[in-house]
Amino acid sequence: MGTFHSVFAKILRNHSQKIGYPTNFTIYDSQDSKSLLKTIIKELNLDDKIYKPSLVHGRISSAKNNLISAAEYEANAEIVGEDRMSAKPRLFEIYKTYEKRCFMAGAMDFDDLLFKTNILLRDHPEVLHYYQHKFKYILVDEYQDTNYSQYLIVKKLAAVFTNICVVGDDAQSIYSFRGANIENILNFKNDYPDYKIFKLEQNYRSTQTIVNAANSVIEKNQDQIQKTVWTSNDVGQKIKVIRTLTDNEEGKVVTNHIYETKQNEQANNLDFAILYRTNAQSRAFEEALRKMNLPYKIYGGLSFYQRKEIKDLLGYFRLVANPTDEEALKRVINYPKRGIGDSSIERVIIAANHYGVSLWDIISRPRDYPTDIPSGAMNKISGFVTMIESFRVQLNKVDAHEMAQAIARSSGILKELYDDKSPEGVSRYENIQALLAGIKEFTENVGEDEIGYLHDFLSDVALLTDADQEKDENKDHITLMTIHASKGLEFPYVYVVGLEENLFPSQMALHSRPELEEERRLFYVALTRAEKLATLSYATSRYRYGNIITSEPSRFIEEINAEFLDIANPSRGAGVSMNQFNLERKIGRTKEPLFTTRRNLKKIEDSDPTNEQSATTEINPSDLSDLKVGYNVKHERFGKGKVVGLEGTPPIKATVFFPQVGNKQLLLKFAKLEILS
DNA sequence: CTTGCAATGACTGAT
DNA sequence: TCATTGCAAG
Repeated sequence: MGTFHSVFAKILRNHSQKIGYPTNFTIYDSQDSKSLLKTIIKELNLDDKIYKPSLVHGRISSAKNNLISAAEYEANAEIVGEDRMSAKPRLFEIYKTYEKRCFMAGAMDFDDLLFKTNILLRDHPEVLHYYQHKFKYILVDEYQDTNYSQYLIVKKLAAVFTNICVVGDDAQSIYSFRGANIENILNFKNDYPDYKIFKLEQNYRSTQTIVNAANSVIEKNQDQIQKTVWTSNDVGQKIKVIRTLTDNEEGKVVTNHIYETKQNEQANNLDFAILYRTNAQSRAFEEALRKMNLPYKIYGGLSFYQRKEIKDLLGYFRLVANPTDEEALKRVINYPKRGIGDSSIERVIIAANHYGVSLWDIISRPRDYPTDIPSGAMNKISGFVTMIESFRVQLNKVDAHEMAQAIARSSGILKELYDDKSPEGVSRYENIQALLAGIKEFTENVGEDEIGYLHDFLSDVALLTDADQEKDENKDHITLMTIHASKGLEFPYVYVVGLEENLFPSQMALHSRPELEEERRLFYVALTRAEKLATLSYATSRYRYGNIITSEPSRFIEEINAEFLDIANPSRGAGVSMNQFNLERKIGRTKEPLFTTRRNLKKIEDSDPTNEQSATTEINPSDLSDLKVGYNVKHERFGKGKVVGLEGTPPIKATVFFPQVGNKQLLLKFAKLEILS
């Protein structure tokens, strides 16, 4: 039992040589992947403003999730055409180089764990045969969140016995951004014609109010499989809606509300969850909870294993276990500082590319691979190599904890952090100690007469999350997490916070119906986490990038059938009779009818305090109001371009194609476009 | 090669 | 706001 990634990482380790990888292959996390892509983009002399590493990564990731190799990517006219249209014609080169470099480094990224599993099962029938008979029965949970790559693995493994059961709910599909494909549920019928379907329409978790409210929201989606979810539970309380002026106030009000509910209902902290759209929202709630002395735990966010100091030490571990690991080498070769700077590392990379070997080969065998690295730097480098090699001698002799301590000490990391007496430095030092303690525990927990080696510990540390290393599980705390992380969980009292346009739904999702519908499903997931009481909150202004921005309530609040809502409003009092279009008025937010404000595109930020009211209306009406699709325009930064799309009447936003940079969405209010013809 | 300061840009989401 | 990058000086 495990996630796809962890199960197949283990299987890949058993057979890695068959596909040309070392047993000790490294798993690159997203940070590693992006960092490598950044280096490659620089090497190819491409502009990382156009070839943004995260964008490139997303593109490669979705290719892999659809089992498109770099060679197939290059040969695929449609894909290459798309890249050319978006002014990124050399993406396939980046993909090819990236694939090669990962292979040279003995590293797989997250997507490779599935991609290479498919290759292993495709090219090695004996391996496939073995696992087909090892796993006679297969159960896949949250099937709506599987992607094509995962789908194919399951299909292959189940091909002999066809003992397969999948559980999924299309209304809870919230991972399409990582390639999840709802089609997999539909394909199931074709792949296994003898299938039996069991509809689970009774909800045993939530009150009638919550179930019906959630239904009233999800029915706004066009893409859905029709079903009637119902419950025989109590009607329960109405869903509370809280409005506050600022994000900090939101934290306080929600915390107070939790405090009171705890008193009134004799509830535990564990009965409460605060759910938000983005990790960055946790801060206001942390502060408020700490002031009220309410224990809480934040899941996700910068997890333990993603912190810099932890990644640094793990970088040493990785390098010792697998010296060809390029990202690990780059991370630690000059940390702590030992006088090996960027230019020296660059020379190493150039030499490695020139000889077609790993970075480690260059620095560990300078005689075989002469370089132009100055002798001073080379001396420092060989000192580093000697240190790593001395660790490697020990690798299979002593256990993980002994090894880890030796590395932490001799590398200088421990001293470096110990000397830093700032609060952050102290906390980093403690984190390192916590990691070492965790490794100690690991070595003590392997079976008798066995030794837990460092590479055993390392083998799937990249796949660990906070939830895995849960130690104080029995402690009574309030739970803070993103909605994504909350899927599958349940709490008596749930607070869904930050229900504001541009935040939830995210501004990234406003441009297309499928994306907006995924946000709506996310909201559906959030609501249905609640057993007894769901509370929604939003703030009319919040800090973003250090500026205060104004925000308006999320459309999702209105989409709940008004009979299920209890809108806390000091001025008007809660009313049942008002229909949902009156919500804005009920809340007392605006004098204007809803639909006209909705049509005005939201300003992304409005930092000019003198100008708050007029900002939405003062669209330069004179020259740009008659802008039409097809016009040639000029932008001060992007140069000449052609208008390919417009939104609003009069136009507020334009999509403009610039030959240099591709399509850009511009707010006319800011863009200062000049009409050429 | 490192350091310090100014400028810049990022906040979806997670294996 | 916070972390990273670019640039000039030491």
